[in-house]
Amino acid sequence: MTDTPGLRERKKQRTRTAISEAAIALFLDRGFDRVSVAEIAEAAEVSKRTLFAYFPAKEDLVVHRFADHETEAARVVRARPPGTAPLDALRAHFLDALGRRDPFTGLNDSPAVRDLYRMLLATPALVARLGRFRTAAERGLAEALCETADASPLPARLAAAQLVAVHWVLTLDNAEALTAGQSADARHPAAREAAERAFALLARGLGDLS
Amino acid sequence: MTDTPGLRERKKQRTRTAISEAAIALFLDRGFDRVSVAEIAEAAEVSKRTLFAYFPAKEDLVVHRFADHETEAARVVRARPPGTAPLDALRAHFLDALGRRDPFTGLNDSPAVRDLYRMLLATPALVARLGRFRTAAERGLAEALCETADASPLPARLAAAQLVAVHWVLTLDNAEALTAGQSADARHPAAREAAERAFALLARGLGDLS
DNA sequence: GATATTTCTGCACCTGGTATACATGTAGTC
DNA sequence: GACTACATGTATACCAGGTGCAGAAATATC
Repeated sequence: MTDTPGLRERKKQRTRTAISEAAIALFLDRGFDRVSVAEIAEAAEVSKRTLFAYFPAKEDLVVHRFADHETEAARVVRARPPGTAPLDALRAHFLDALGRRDPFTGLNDSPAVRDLYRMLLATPALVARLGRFRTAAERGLAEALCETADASPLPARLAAAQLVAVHWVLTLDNAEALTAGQSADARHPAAREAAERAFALLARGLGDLS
Repeated sequence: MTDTPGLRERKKQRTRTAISEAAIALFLDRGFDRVSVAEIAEAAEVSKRTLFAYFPAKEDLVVHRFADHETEAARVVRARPPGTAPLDALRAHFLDALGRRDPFTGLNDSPAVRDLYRMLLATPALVARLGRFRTAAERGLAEALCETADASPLPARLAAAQLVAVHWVLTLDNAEALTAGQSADARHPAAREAAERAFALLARGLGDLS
């Protein structure tokens, strides 16, 4: 049962995290643009060529941590209890994530996460790279809506785009509040309130805007 | 009344378009990644340094054409007739743009535009760069909603994100149909229908999804 | 322990983008 | 029209991210 991954696989995993951690430490210390990949490779005791074997681009040294979340919305929709609307499942999941201080909600004030967000938001190249995850998340969510809700392709894509966009705004809003110095606990009520209003807006539409 | 822009200014404008056109011609011929900026500079009879004085990055040689549209949604909202809801103004504007075959709707099948879109969608670096315009458009629209509709900041940002996201999906959908070979005229009815449904969804919300 | 297969490395190389220092052309002034 | 002031363009060298390649080192398999 306990299939050991094998020495080779374990070593690969260790090298990977060693590279990533060396990179992030340097980035947090001096800023993304002021650290060269050559330095990172040296710090991780690895050749530059090897670094690029693990991470296809410099930006990925940071944003690979968000890779799991790119399929999260789709998973939540697929795994929702029968009889639950996708929107309700996503709202419940987001509120729960706020409670857990899930970094993906922006509401986590541990220094490591906070500083990482600060760097991320201050570095256009990283924001651009995150945009790709956003696109992938949209596509995945649209598929999930197509399959499990009885949505036809276009409405599914539209709904997915709206949902992901809103999630992004909420996360950014929290991250900005925390990078401005607020604590996660202090921010939590406002974050909940904002999320509730956002999902209500999604459910009822923009018809009230005048 | 006819204030001549001056020789200097005219020359600048000519160099600028010469560079951009040389670039796009080469890109369309061989693909974005297979053309180096050195080649473009040579083709435009300009030094590489000068090229970068006009366009800060290679991608901008293409996407600078979309720069105007980055403020379009905000302008539409600000210029709407009194008593009109922002959503209605934006819907009317989009439908009108479809009728005009505005390239920004994706519904323009002139070879130049079609090939440009094809290249754009096939080149991740360009899509990423367009993402910045999307972000800027969101921010601008949110401001406009804040000022002219009586929306508070967060709802305005949420609504703007949703609106821009939907616009993007509709445009992509049209562009994909056209790059697949359909003519703009043939696509037009479906494009209108899609837009109507999309704006209806925005207005009434996702509450129906189950 | 021998061998096949990954993985890692060093090196040369390409390309996007910038710094510097200098040449050229344009605009206004006398 | 010559003179100055300034904006613009050029050549060159340079840096950093990223790739191709050939071979060395480590791991897995027998």
